[in-house]
Amino acid sequence: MVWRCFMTDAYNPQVVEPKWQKQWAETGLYRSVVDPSKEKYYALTMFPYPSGDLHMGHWYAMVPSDVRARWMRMRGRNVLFPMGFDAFGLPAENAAIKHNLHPLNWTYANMERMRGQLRSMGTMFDWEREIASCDPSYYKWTQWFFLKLYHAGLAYKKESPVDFCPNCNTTLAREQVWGDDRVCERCGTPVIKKNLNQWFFKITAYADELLDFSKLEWPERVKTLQRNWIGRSEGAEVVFKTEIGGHELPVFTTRPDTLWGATFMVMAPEHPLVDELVSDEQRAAVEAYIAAATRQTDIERMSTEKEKTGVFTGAYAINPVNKARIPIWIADYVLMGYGTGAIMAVPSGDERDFAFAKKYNLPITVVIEPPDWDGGELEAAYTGPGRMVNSGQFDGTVSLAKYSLDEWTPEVAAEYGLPADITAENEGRRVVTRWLEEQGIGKAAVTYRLHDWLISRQRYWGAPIPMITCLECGIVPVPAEELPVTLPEDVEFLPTGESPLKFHDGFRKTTCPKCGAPAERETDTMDTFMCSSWYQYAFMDAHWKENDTLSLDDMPFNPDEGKYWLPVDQYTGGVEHATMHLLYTRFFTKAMRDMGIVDFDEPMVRLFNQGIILAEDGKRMSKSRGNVVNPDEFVKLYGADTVRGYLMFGFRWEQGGPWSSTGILGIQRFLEKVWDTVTGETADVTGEPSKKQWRELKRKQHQAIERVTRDLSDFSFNTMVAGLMEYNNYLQKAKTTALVNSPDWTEAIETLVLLMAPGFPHIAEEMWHRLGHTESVHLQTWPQWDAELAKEDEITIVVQVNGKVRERFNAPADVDSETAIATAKALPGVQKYTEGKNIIKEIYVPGKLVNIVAK
RNA sequence: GGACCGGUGGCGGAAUAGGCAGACGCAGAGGACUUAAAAUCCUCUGUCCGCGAGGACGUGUGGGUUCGAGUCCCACCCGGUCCA
Repeated sequence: MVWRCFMTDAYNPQVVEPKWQKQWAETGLYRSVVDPSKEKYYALTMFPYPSGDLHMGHWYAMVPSDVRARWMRMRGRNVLFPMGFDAFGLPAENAAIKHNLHPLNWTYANMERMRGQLRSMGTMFDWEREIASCDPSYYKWTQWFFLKLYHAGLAYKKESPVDFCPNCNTTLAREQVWGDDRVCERCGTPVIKKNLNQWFFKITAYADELLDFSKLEWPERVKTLQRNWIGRSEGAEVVFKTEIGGHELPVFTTRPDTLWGATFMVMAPEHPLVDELVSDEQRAAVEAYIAAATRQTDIERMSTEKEKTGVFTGAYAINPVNKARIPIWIADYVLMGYGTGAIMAVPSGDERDFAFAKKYNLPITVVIEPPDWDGGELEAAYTGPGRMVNSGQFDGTVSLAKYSLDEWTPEVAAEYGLPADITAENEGRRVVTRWLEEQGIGKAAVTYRLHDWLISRQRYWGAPIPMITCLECGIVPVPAEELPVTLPEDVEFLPTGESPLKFHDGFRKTTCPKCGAPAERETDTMDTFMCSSWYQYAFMDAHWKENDTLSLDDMPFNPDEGKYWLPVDQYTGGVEHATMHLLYTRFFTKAMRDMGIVDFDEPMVRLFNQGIILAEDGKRMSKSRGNVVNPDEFVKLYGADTVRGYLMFGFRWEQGGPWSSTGILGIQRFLEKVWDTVTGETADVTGEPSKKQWRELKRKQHQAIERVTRDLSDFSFNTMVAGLMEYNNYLQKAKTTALVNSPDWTEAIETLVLLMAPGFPHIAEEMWHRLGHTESVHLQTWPQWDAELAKEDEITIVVQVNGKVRERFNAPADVDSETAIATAKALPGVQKYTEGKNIIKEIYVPGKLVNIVAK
């Protein structure tokens, strides 16, 4: 290894890579400038949190995105591929507390370090457009968006029980609470419920539109995740009244057809009417029950394993459809934060209600006839479709229950022995809903699982919420002209994690913008997902109105750039953001559209999710496991192109997989061989290549172009590299023949370099120049393939007898069916198996195989 | 419990639209070069039987459709993700 360094013509990435990175930066090769004569392409990869070091996961996410961006550029598109930092957030503050460092210094030092690492990857980021969300010139716009949403009626403050992480000392959005045990997304601590006065964004106003994915080319998986998250359910709202006092108890049900089976009601323990409704005899029991229930978490209360408990209030309600007098119970499995905090219980049609009714001996009335029902008592709740019974004038009506009309195929109908011709006109749920509306006791209603987005965070390192509370005027927005509301730097961090803003008089104390009286600033900051909801717009111009005074009528990004580049054509990132960032940024764009800021509906047209790169042991990389693979180390050893190559070659991009420190050696060898093909000595061969050799050279060259192009357009980076390897393996052999004397040899070699350019930008650039070119390889046009030249002249046809391969023969590519079959049948290996048998079928698959079926 | 995704050699992974399973690599074995080693190059490398030609088996398991199934259908097992 050592002696090779003295040879000037050896492949030496440690020299080549920094050289070109410097040159590219100096010549502004990757500056993206608006050019109306060219078709634009906005490629974006999720910007990183500046945690300190660029890890392998960042490389894995960014390299293939860069390869695609480079490829699009060679195909003639004007490409924008920017980079920045999602720079607000908790780790900075935690580091500050731990090491007595200011989050600002910690963050900026990390960004400096990561900027260098990002450059070492050889990506084509346009650094002139770099943004950092913690910079006042950025977050003044984040605050401006808050004001815009507030003035549009999409931001409101409300006191409600919210999820709170006691470790991070802050509230969390519903989306940031993970898993069965409801833990904090960041630190894994179980969250608790707290009643707090908090800011929300009305994302639910766009719930229905967010369910419309028709303008998106996104993975099915992400769309399904968002669909489930939004959780639209159709049904009816029905108003029950209490027997005494006539209090209205609205309930939501997806099964209005089962109303006649509602034999009791259940209210959440926190329901405001409980105190009034409860009878004197039951009061003691109810109060004891409520006290016990409030000590439990939501997850304990909702758990399906846990036995349902409840207590009778002593009060009754009237079922509006049949005037039945039904008892009102309190049970902890009904949550106040969900729907109306009260439900109608139909034990015959709901498993939980059934268990509850059995336990407390409440009546069970069958209202949907199960298949083969003998009219007796049910063993379990029946939740399937069937005919309505015990339901007055609706008896005999078919309810599809969980099935939609689309799902109700004749096969499904037959399975239940029910008619197939069920329509919106005669289906139980719909018929009953219409009747409820006519009677004025209910109406069609839709509910969503999606909650409004809680954005208040009780932490320092975030964009301050630009709001002021005045004793006289109440909540008053900071005027846009006064933005940004700057984070004070002279703060002291408390070991408790409590926000120092709360104790910073200079920040907190202000005057009311309306009346001038002394007032207080909001000391909460915004969820960092707020910063990332609009960052794709910030890249239009990183210095947009940097020093200007803002007004509410401003454009939040440079409109000349935006008109050209927006929206994002190709977005890439991890699927873990499906129900957070990706939902929020869609909401932002729709709100921006309705404010007249943009004229499109979706922020990112296409999305691709890469997988996760695991440690060598197949487990997730983590510091505590000590299995972290550091990309810098491998860049130092083999160069960035080799690391890029292995990340492309070793895995299916959407799947990811375990890193291999020996696997990467294959890429190192490959690059050395390519280097030899292109820059090495050619063999001393005389004479002209044969026609056949020449034809093969052309064929391999055009097949390589076709394959690499197809794989790049399919995001199939691993097979793209395999294709390059195959082409290079062929060229290595061809290099020992007279082909090197042909003028077409140079073209074949240059094609290899051009095909290498997106994936291996440094080595390709160096080889391109060594071939005598002076312009960058990255400014060249992507090669085209000629289908005629790529075509095989002769093909191998496989011959099967009864589906087993017995022979094979070569034939011209355009051989006709009769000839192929006749040739096949004459082969000795075929005759051996067909002799004395009747040939009952002969199949020829053009260009592939012949199958003789003999008995 | 439901929904979705996945299960292919010792390993990572290939396999348009149902047509030669294992491309391309890693690791391993043997050989060439070398005083020697490394590097490089060449050959072999799914399993089993056979000296061999060759044959049988083989894509999580069991069925099915088909001339033909890794690919389509049904049931099940395992792993992952999301929702309860």
